[in-house]
Amino acid sequence: MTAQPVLKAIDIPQLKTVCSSCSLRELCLPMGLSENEIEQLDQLVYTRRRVRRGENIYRAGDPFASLYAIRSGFFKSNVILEDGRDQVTGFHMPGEIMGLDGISADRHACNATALEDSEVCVIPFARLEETSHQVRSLQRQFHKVMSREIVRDQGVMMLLGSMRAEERLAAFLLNLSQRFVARGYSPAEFHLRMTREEIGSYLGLKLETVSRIFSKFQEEGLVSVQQKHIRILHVDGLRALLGRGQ
Amino acid sequence: MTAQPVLKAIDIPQLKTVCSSCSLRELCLPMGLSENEIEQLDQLVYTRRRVRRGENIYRAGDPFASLYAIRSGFFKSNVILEDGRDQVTGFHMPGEIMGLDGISADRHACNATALEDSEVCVIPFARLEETSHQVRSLQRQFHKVMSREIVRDQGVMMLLGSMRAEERLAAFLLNLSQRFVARGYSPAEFHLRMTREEIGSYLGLKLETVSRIFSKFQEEGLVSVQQKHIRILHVDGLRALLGRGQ
DNA sequence: ACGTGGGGTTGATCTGCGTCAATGCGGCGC
DNA sequence: GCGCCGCATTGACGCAGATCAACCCCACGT
Repeated sequence: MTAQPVLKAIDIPQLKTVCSSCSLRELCLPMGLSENEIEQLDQLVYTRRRVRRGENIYRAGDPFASLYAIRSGFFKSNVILEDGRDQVTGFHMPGEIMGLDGISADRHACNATALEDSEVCVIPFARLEETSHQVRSLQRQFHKVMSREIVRDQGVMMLLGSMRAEERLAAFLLNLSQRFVARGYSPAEFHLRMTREEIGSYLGLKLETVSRIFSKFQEEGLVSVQQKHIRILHVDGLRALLGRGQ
Repeated sequence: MTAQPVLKAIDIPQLKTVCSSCSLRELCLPMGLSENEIEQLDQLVYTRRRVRRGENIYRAGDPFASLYAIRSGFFKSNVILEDGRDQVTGFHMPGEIMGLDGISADRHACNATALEDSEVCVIPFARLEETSHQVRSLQRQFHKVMSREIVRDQGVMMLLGSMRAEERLAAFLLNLSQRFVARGYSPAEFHLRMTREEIGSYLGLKLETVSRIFSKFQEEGLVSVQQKHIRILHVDGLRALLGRGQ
């Protein structure tokens, strides 16, 4: 098992954040809030943390106190199983909220590991509940964020429960592409921040299978793959792979 | 595709409900609330609906208006895929809340189908948000309910992503057993409300595989299976099957 | 420039589960 | 009481993806 450095709060510079001037406000918690209301959010989301590649924002079992909105960078959620394997349960990009799993038992249920140097906004949960008690639209938005997480997870369950390997990888690429687009990046060309093994863990496949299918997609002219650099050449071809669920 | 009768609101008798006298209040939304606070819940959860086996409380695409707490009976969440297959995403028993997936897009994302004649309490969501805006502990409890759903889904993702067929079925039986215990039923002996095909769909297996593994478990003396009647004979044996995830 | 190591690719083989097919069983309607 | 139908069981066979193993490539440190 590789060393898993713990985040040292002391080492991390505390930076001033403001949602009202954040370029991600249309994706993140402020979505749909008025200027006024966003300013109330600014009152509670007042710190930002840098996290370096390989570090965890929180780990399974840690007491739960805050949610984290990704400001820049890329994360995986994962659990270390008894046998030492690292089971990946999700990938997260800027504008997404991590830590929702911790609310139920006041402890985090998984780790949140940075896949590249990143920055997160710290959202103290008690204060979020307090503020959303006052700001109705924030309450509503927060509920939507949680519900979206539930829907997303159920989508993954369906993927794992009913798709074959090729379909899973196609769905994965299309999903990443969509999320990049929503953030103003190219839908067709991006860098994978995770290894083949992490993709495989997330998709319920072995790394060799992931690699083989990338090669197959490449042969078929659907994508161009060079290590972690991906270019989607034929979106509709990938989409066509879904639909017909064996 | 089998006929899927739609719930006719008119046909369903509207019964008076009260959380304060409900035997499930320690599992359901009222958990952790004071007598006073539960009485406020009573104000909003005022109707109950009977649903007969095979009927849906809601279907994917239906506009979202209410959550549903199961008062008695048994449900599955499911999605009908384009090719007509019925993909099961969850099983639900008394005290559990259904419909959380609908919040994110104001439309339900799946069907909720009764696997036996059942009763649910209707929780109008707008009023729940309103009341939880006033009753702090209700807000907190509701957030916990949503978070628990997220954690549960991630558990299923891990099951689907990393376990072999036997492990999945063992985990499934142990999970059912636990949930029955929490409701005061026997941990060891219960009736499955769902078919082998529905179990298989949920666990990402084919019905024949489910059946074979039931037989294998029986040969090994772990459980006794007679059609839908299950008796767990050797809990630790089932538990031992987990742990060592290939 | 060179060596090292972690990730990635590719091939050969194995196997768990899916697929197809036949048979059994039990509950329900007539 | 009888026959039907949906569900469950069991067997034979095939294949997708896992496993094992060799090799490659590139980034990085010295």
